[in-house]
Amino acid sequence: MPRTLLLPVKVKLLREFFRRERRLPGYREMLGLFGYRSKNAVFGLLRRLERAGYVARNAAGKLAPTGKLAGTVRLLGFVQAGFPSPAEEELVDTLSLDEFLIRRPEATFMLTVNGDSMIEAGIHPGDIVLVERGTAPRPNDIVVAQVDDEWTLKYYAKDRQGVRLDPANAKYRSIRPKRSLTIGGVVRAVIRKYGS
Amino acid sequence: MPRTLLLPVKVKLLREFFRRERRLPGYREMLGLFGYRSKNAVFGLLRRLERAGYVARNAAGKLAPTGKLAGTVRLLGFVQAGFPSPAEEELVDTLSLDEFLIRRPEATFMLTVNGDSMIEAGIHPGDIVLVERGTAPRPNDIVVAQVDDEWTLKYYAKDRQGVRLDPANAKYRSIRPKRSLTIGGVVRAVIRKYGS
DNA sequence: TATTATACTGAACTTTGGTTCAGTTTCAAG
DNA sequence: CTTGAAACTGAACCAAAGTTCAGTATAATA
Repeated sequence: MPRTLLLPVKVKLLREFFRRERRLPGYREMLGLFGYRSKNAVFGLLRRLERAGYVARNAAGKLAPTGKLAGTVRLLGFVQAGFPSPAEEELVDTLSLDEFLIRRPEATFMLTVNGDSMIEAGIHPGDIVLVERGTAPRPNDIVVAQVDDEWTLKYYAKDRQGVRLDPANAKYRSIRPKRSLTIGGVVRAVIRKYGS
Repeated sequence: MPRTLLLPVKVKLLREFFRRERRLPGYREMLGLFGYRSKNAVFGLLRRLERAGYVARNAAGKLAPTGKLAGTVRLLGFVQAGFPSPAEEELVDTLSLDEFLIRRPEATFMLTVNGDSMIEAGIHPGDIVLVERGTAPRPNDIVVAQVDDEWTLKYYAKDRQGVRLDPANAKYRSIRPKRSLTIGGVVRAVIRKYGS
């Protein structure tokens, strides 16, 4: 085996490239990126990356990065295990937050929360909720609902009398729709961003 | 101007393709995707997409999608404005959660929270925190810290006596490091995922 | 009505992608 | 030391990407 960069190092380089450019480098670019002088070396590397699950072919045989390569965040278990050292960082797989949090991209929206009606559920004003439209809410789901011309976040509940919307804040009361009830969507995730 | 698909419709098709394949379609694929018969039609479309900011060229002239195209979530203001109708959905720009939440991808990790020491700050057990390593914490930042061989989440504070770690839970007390203090990283975002 | 800008078709051409083949270097195992 | 597997170089080749040019169809504007 000729002295060469280890595969994890190459994966790291590819990850950085993909993050910068939002695409895989071409053959010519990989020659420079990995210090190869032959296109067949790139060809062989791609075969190894495919076996390792970093790139995959579609039905037509076209190569594309997988979530394992195109992801942004490193996965880690619980903190107790300690933080990974810089040396082993390249060995940790990555995950895309988009793919982790969103099932139906065409139906998912971001909203900024501006009330405190769900604060006891850990949803604060200024938080961002990912809302999925066109899905029937199930009991205990948090929904975006229009009541009396105002949109709010509430727990969705059902009992003998019908649909009930419950806040997660002792200051507010449960609501029962009189005439109409508009469900904007179901909250699939909450995001709070610190700083900037 | 010949009757043709509107640009937003084409953007939508491209978005769906990029989400599926994690790459832009090639010229041949775009011919089928948009119903063109000439490669030069694709060439012209790419010029228009570039002017509209959906794709961009790097220094070497290579085309790649921008965040506006490669994003996953639709942006929306406050709920009060109402939800967008299906017709106008294509006009709304998208955002990538990865790019929105992560500044330094190479130094950012995901951790699952398994204590309640920050529950009054809206960080519950089972939540996920995005931790950025290698950044000096500033007062009021939430940090992942190792105290007495145990890792926990705490507010980072400084006073006359030195560094202090404050919980956001009346059940626990502030901590002052005796010998050593290890800061694993600064919490940049909190994520809570519902269902599955 | 003529004019002009835009979006296309179709063809030609150069560059790069993608693959195959023959041979070379390096290391580890027998 | 020999053998063999793995990673490479270098060359050849076809398909696809990417660009350019000449010309056509459509719709808004003067």
